[in-house]
Amino acid sequence: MKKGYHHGNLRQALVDAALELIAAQGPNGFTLSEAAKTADVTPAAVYRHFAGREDLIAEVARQGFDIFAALMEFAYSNGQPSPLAAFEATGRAYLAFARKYPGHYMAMFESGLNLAAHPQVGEVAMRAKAVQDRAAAGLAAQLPEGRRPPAAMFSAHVWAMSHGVVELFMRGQNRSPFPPEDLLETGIGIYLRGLGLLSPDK
Amino acid sequence: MKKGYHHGNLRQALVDAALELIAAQGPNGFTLSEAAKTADVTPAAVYRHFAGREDLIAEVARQGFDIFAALMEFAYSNGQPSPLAAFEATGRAYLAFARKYPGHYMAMFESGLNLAAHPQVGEVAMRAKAVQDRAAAGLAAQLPEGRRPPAAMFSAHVWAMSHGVVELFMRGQNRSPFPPEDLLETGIGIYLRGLGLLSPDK
DNA sequence: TGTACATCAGTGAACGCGCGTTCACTGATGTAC
DNA sequence: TGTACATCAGTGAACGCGCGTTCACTGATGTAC
Repeated sequence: MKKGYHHGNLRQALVDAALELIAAQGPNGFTLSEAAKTADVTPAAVYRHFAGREDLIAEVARQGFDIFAALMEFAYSNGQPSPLAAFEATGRAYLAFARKYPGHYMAMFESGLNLAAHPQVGEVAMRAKAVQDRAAAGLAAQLPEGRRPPAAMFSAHVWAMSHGVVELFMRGQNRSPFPPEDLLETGIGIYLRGLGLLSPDK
Repeated sequence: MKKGYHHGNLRQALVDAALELIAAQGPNGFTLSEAAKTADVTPAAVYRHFAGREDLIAEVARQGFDIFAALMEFAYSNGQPSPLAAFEATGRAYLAFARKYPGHYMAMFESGLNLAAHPQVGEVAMRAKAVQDRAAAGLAAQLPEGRRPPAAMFSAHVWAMSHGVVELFMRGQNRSPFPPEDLLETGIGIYLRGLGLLSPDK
C-alpha cells in the first residue's frame, strides 16, 4: 500500500474500516466517527472523500457487488462444463461470498441502502443479478417447454433459499445440525430434482 | 380499551407505538423517545413499564412470536386433513404473518434481538418453531425410510426459502414478476415434488 | 356518605454522550522557475 | 539544485441534535375508616 499524500489511501482505508465495523456490529451499528477513528483520522477528514455517512456505505456496497459479480461470473464460467454444473457452482459461490465477505454482504443486503438513490451501485448490483438469471435460464432451457417454469421464478426461488440460509443459519442465532453449505446444497438438490433436472435416485 | 389509572394501558400502548414505528422505519429506526411521543407520554414514563429500550423491543418480539405460534398451530391443525395439506398451510401462514404483522416480524427476525438474553421470548419462539418441525416431521414420515431426509433439514430448507422470499421480495427493493405468495407456493411445490411428496405431473 | 391517607403512574427538568456535519486553519507535498 | 509558491488532505474546535436514562416531584386514583 503506497503512502501517497498525507495518509495515502484514506478513501480505501475508510472503506476497510467500515467493513470491519459492519462485520463486527452489524450494518446499523457502524458510525462514520468510529470508522474515522479506526482509520486513525478525524471524522472531518472523511468528507474529503465521501459526501457523508450514507455515501460511505454505498461505496462499501458497490465494492461488494463488484466482488460478488466477479465471483458469480467465475463460478458460472459461461455455463461450462454443463448448465447444471455451472448453476450449482453459482449457488456455492453465493454462500462462499457471504461467508468470506460478511461486511460487504451486510452492506449490500442488510443495510437498507436505497439502490435507486445510488445508481452506480444499482448498476453493479444488476450485473451480479444478471449472472444468476443467466445461470437459471441456461438450466431451464434443458427442460421440455411445457414443464419449464419461467427462468425469473426459478432464479427467485434459488436466491430466496440462498439468502434465507445465510440470514437464518449463518448470521442468525438459529442452530441447525447441518452446516449452511450443506443445507443449501441439499436444498437446491431437492429443488432441482423437483424440476426434473436431477435424477430422482441421486 | 378501558382507561384505568392515569393513561390506562400505557404498557400496551407503548408496544403498539413501537410496532407502528418499527413497521414504518425498520427495527433500528425506532427509538424509545419516539415511541413515548407516539403514545403521548414523556420518555421517562416508559420506565414504569419496561426496563429500557431493549426490554420494550423484546416484548414486541414476544407478542409477535405468540401470535405467530398461534397462527402456525391453527394452520397446522394437528396435521389435518393430511400431513401434506397441513404442511402447505403452515407455509402460507408464514407469509401471511409476515405480511399482516410487519412490525412484529421485523422485531422478531431483523432486530438482532438476543434471544438468549430474553429467555421468555426464546421460549415462545421455540414453541412456534416446534410447530414447523412437527409439520415437517409429519410429512417426512410419509416417505419410505431410505429416502427420507432428516426432518430438521427439511424444515430448515422450507424456513430458509420462506424467510428469503419475505426479506427479498416482500420487504426489499427487489422486484419479481410474481407476488411473494405465488413465489413461495410454487417454490415449495417444486421442492416437495423433489422429495417425491407431490406427483411429478401436478 | 364523607374525609384522610396511601399509592404509584406519569411529569418535567436535567444529565452526559456520541452522533453527523461545518468551518477556518495548517502544514506536508508537488510544481514552476 | 534551490527557492517561492500553489495545492489540498487532514486538523481541531465547535455546532445543534436526539438519544437513553435518572430523579425528585405531583396529582389523580383507590382504599380505610
